[in-house]
Amino acid sequence: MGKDLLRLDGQLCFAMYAACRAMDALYRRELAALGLTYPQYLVMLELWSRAADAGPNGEAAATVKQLGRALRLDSGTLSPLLKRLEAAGLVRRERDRHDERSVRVALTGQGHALRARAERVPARAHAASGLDAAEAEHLRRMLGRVTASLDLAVADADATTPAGPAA
Amino acid sequence: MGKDLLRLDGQLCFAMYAACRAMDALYRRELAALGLTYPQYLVMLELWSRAADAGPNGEAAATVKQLGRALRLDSGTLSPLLKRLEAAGLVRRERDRHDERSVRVALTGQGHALRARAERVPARAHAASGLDAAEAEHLRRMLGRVTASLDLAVADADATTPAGPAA
DNA sequence: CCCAATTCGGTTGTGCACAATCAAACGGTG
DNA sequence: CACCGTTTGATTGTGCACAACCGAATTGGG
Repeated sequence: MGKDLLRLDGQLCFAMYAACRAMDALYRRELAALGLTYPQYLVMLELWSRAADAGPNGEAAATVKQLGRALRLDSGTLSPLLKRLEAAGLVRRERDRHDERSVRVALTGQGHALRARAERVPARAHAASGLDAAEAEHLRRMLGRVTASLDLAVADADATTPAGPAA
Repeated sequence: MGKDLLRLDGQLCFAMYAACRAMDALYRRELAALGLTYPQYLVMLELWSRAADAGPNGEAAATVKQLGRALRLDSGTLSPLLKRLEAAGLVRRERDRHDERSVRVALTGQGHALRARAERVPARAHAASGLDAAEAEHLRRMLGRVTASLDLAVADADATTPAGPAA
């Protein structure tokens, strides 16, 4: 009894975990030519989106805080990642003049230029997934629901036990 | 043009990535009481399954290679992880007598005992996901299909370009 | 028997990811 | 103006995850 409850292959969490690593392996291949890791690619994606929104003359800059909210990553992860992107010449980082605590991240010319080569990546990834457009969208929505639900559960637990009693 | 193609929020890969991290955050909470990280929990899950299959007298041992296949992890990840589990007193590691290259990993008494407390974790995680049983199973199957498809795509690419030309 | 290739586990180096902690800067209050 | 609490980014420490490489042991061919 309980023999099947703890079975590895039947668990949703393991299916998600394995899918994530398979996806990471694929993107590792696709992004190697661009010199980007997957989280770096996500940061560039967000900056390219902002540049498109800002129009041809816009600045396409974001604070580390804003990037963290969009990507759901904290500064401890983003700070070294952004330094590597800066070292690669893809972004500039400079303190905000009006608020010296904030660091504004902006695309360089090279960063803008890389976008053209990155355009093809989503299509190749989509093809590798083996899903049609409707299935992919369905899966995306399901994952979005699960993420929201899990975030809520963790937030509730945090509210109940601010620092770690584990009854 | 192309403005939406690279949009962060519309990408399946990002939905998966975010869902994985949300799941990890939840399990971090649930497993903290057991003194396990999520990948460590997966290893224990596999060993508990093998113990159940082996019956009351079985040895419930697996080589690092076998664990790697079940969890889709390589030895470079598993070796230090298993050392930490050994340091925690949950597993023993010893060379196979017949093949000195292999290391066999077996549960200790403490490792077996932990199972009772771990039984509750999947139910709590399932509740937090906000899905009913049918939805969870559906999602699990979809992720399995995607994983298989992605694995195939990466393997094909490996076969075509054994070591990294990026044309 | 000896050599070459293969199969193992381990080690090293890079890069996320997060918790905990810190210092700087800002904002409001007295 | 001086003080306090908050916000923000950085730093530190732990733990995955994988690629690349290493050395030992096994296996197969000559």
